[in-house]
Amino acid sequence: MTSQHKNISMAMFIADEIQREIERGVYSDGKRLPSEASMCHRFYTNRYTIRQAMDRLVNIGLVRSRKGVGYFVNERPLDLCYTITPFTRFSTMIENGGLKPSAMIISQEKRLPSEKVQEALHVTQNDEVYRFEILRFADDTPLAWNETWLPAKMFEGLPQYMTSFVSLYDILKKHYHVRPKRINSTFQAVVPTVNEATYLQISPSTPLLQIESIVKDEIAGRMEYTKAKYRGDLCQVTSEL
Amino acid sequence: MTSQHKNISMAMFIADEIQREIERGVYSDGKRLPSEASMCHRFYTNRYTIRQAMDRLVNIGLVRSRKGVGYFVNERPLDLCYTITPFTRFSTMIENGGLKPSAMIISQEKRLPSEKVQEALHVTQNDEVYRFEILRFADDTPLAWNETWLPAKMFEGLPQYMTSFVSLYDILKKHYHVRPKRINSTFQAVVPTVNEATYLQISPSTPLLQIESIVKDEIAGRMEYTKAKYRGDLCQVTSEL
DNA sequence: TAGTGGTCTAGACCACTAT
DNA sequence: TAGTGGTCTAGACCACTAC
Repeated sequence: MTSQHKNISMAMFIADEIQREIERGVYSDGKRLPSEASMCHRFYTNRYTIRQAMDRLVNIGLVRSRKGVGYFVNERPLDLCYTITPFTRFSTMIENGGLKPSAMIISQEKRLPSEKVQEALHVTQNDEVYRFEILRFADDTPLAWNETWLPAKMFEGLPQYMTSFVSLYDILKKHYHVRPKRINSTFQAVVPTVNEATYLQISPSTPLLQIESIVKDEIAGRMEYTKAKYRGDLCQVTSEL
Repeated sequence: MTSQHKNISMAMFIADEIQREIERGVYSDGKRLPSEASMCHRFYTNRYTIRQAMDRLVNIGLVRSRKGVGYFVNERPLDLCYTITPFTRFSTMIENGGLKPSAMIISQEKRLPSEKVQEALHVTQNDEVYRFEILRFADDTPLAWNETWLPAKMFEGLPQYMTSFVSLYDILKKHYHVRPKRINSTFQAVVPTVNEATYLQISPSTPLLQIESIVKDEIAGRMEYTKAKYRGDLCQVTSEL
């Protein structure tokens, strides 16, 4: 190993080397990289150093690892573009990309609202709200982690309809006759918690695009406060101004 | 150590534990955390595991390390909220937060446009464009990395005005009498390149909020295609719909 | 069953910082 | 000089996958 006289670690030198080889096409999309053991031999070093290098490639999203199998050049399973408007919703975004949307309820509860939720929904600290945690998929790829709050008074008995579903808004329209309209969205780049990373099946350094929205019904008023974290490597969101 | 029967590693459990303690204020902003050695004792484990945990906290930007000294809780120098509209621009966003905006030109060139730039600016492959790389600051904290393209024909001689500036749009208005209007923005969560991380003074896994915008002038037509990467830990952007 | 990556142990030497 | 984080070594056991 001639890791040349610069002020970088051998691990970072190896990471750069592998990255250049991937970019030169030595390993093509979806193909397996050499095992850690063989890279140890190739670079005359040990597993720790090799793993430091591979960790970097995994973190920047160039490579993914499969336990018991190996490292693979990352193919992007999806590349979704979503134009956000007052009336678009998650399921239509997925369908527009030619994929099948689905969702899974992770948790549901009726509780008193936090200060932030009070402000967003225009409710008092004594008005109960439903809180759902929902994992959303596109063609069976976990795409977003969604936390959503709705006033309990407005949607009495909602949990009984939430057993399995594709679109939350379809349920709300059907049983409560509301017409949901998004009034604003706030964007932020964040990293997942360990819990979210597990559900989304990503490394804990994959960036997420967090979108907080407030949704109202023309008659019933503010009806939903929702916070969704989308996999940043799989989608982008456009807002027309 | 009771790292409870979940399917997460001890390192990630420790990272969460330290993170919760920081959020509870056990270690306040800028204060030194316990040394790796003392954390080894506390969690009945060894340096490797502690370092895996601390690596995560450094990567998500919660903590920074100083060689030979220790780990410190990262002070968040800023917390900016920005409402994006057709006429807001970077400098006003900063000023609204009560801070002083500034900017530094990293590079400038006149070149032929890539396919993406052609499409965004409605120019052909033979129409030259100016490309600027700009580093933007709020109160001397590097906040965003900005790449921007403008049609050379529309802004002949622009580089001579770009020696030092606060607002690009002030220059364009003053010398070219345009009225810039943003027509859309695309949001994405990304990680910085090593180069960008260096300029922004962040770890290479800090998430960035990338905002691509197309800007037009009512008379002159499409006048700017701009891609800005904002430090995700320092700001959030709201779009009214 | 053999090979893979995920996690962990128990050391080592170094460069850097504070005193 | 003593303590810190940065890097590296050389092992170990495990869960998982492919054959």
